[in-house]
Amino acid sequence: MELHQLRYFVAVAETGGFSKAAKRCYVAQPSLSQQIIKLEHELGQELFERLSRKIVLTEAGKALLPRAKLILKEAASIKSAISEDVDSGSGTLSVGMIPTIAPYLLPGSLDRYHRSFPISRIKINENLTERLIKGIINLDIDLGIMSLPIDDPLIHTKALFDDPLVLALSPGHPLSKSKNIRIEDLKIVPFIALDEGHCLGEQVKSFCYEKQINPEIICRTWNLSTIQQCVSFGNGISLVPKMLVMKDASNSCEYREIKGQSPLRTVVAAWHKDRKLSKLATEFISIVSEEYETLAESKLQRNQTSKRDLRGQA
Amino acid sequence: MELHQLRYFVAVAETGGFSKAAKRCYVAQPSLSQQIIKLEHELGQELFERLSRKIVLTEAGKALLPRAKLILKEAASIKSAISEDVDSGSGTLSVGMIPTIAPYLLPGSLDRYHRSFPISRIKINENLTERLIKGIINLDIDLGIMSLPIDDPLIHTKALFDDPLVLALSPGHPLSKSKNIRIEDLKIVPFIALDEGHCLGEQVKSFCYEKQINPEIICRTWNLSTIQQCVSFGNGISLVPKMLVMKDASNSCEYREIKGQSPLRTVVAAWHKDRKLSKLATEFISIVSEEYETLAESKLQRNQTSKRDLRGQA
DNA sequence: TATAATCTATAGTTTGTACCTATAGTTTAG
DNA sequence: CTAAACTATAGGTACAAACTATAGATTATA
Repeated sequence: MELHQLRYFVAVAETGGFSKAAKRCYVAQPSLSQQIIKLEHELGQELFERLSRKIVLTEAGKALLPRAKLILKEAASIKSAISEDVDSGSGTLSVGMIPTIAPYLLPGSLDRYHRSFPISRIKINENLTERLIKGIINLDIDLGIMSLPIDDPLIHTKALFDDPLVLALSPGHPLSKSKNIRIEDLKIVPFIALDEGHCLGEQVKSFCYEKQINPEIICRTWNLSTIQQCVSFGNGISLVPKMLVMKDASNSCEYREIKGQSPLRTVVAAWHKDRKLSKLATEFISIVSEEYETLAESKLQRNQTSKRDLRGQA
Repeated sequence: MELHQLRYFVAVAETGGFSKAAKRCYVAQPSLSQQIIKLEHELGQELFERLSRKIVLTEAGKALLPRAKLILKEAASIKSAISEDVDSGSGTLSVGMIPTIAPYLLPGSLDRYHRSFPISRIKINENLTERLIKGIINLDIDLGIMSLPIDDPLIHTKALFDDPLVLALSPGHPLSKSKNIRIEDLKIVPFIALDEGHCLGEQVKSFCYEKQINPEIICRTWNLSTIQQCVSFGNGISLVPKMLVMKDASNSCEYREIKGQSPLRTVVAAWHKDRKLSKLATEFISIVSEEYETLAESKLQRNQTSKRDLRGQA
């Protein structure tokens, strides 16, 4: 059975004649007749009673008509339906994100995403870079949000933004009094570091190595929020991503940029080199970038507000 | 778009490869590849991401898959579904019946019919022979139940049974005393006749003409039950079909067969000569015949019962 | 009543396209 | 580094759906 046979059948049923149906289908009448006969043979049923001048559906024909129409309608609507599905983004997106980004960008990004694509489903996989790369390669993850360096030849990346690393200190820390903090100042103070399983820990380590700093590491943790708390209690200083600062409304730490050669981590989108990014994936990339921008701006506003507050109190 | 393209698409999606899909579909791999490409062109969308060793559905492919499966399922079930529909008789049967048969056979026949084909719909058209024939010719009526003669060359008929015409008299009528009533006895008594618009009226008239009887017609009506009432009040006698007698439980009239050359009307099924009777139509014909038989038997039993009753009273 | 018009079915031919084989070009596995 | 596995391309074949022409039958019209 083929669709054109069903098309011919419906045309005959609706026009009440083989010749008229043939005209409607833009084929010669004998062609159409043969296809109908073929269909009848396949179904083992006569579909029409051929009376003189008039064609009447048999019982089998009557039974076929609505089904044939249904199938043809389904088939006809497929193209537009697919386009709609693709445009409306009703698909599923599988995203991987490293733990030193997710807490700061994921909540806002998910919110934006669901507003833009309410029909879509999104699957989040928060994991270390190494695991994300494996996931991308074996096709479990469509899109990774992580930070450079990524040197796997199977992975394509696109830089989204540079996130500076800033110094975190407790409000009463000696260094907080100096106007300009330089790299050399880090040499002497106790340091709280992220575990090197995290790429961020690795990045900080290599940054220090480059600058020939060898800080005394008094604490090594798996969690940035743990670092933040340790710092706030005056146990030491650390380098944390600026996106953490943006999200931190507590003021329990002071954050200072390092003059001159501020360390950066480059946040990228990563995907399998052979795969084309889906529309959803592309949109999610934009959303993450926007979310970072928004965070930066809102932090700026908060700072200005708190300065006004201080003036008011003075 | 054609069904085999959808079949190939589903096969690739389910097997995860063109080669495997080709094996499953019993075609060579290049053939299948080409059909997929053709489908992709028609839909204006890539359906698969061709990665090395692995085939992944694109968004468009994901959107197509359930729809394609639906269509294929529908198509695959068509043949059996039609057979089931035809066998179960879910169609519609349009029946025409003349007014001198319908009151006696229709109720019971409808009851049997609905028990046999509960899904089916039946349309009844009670009308004079002339109108029924027109209906059959212009295909409004599938099957007519009427009585001979029918001489239209477009109509085929099949005799179902012969229904005798019996004499109806009031219980106290003089003729009711004679053991054997002969045709000649009708010459002298007042007669109540059906209008000649009814074929039955026509048949009685021509019967009388044949036998060279010219009864005095004191009443001409359109309705057999009117005749029956007139007779029961002693206004005259009439010839009525035996099926009326079978249905009449009132005993308000006496019915007597005429010795010798009892008039008959032949009840037939009638249909368009070029049409094949549907299963439903064939079944309905059987049902009408059965109904007539059943009526005859039940009348017989009623008679025996009433004789017993009479004996009991005596 | 004869003729023209209309319809479907059949016969024979042409064309299109789905199919095949062979093979190139990749990628993965051993 | 070779062998195996996979998909895409090229070129040829074959089947099937299309066409034209016409027969056969019915209906409408002169």
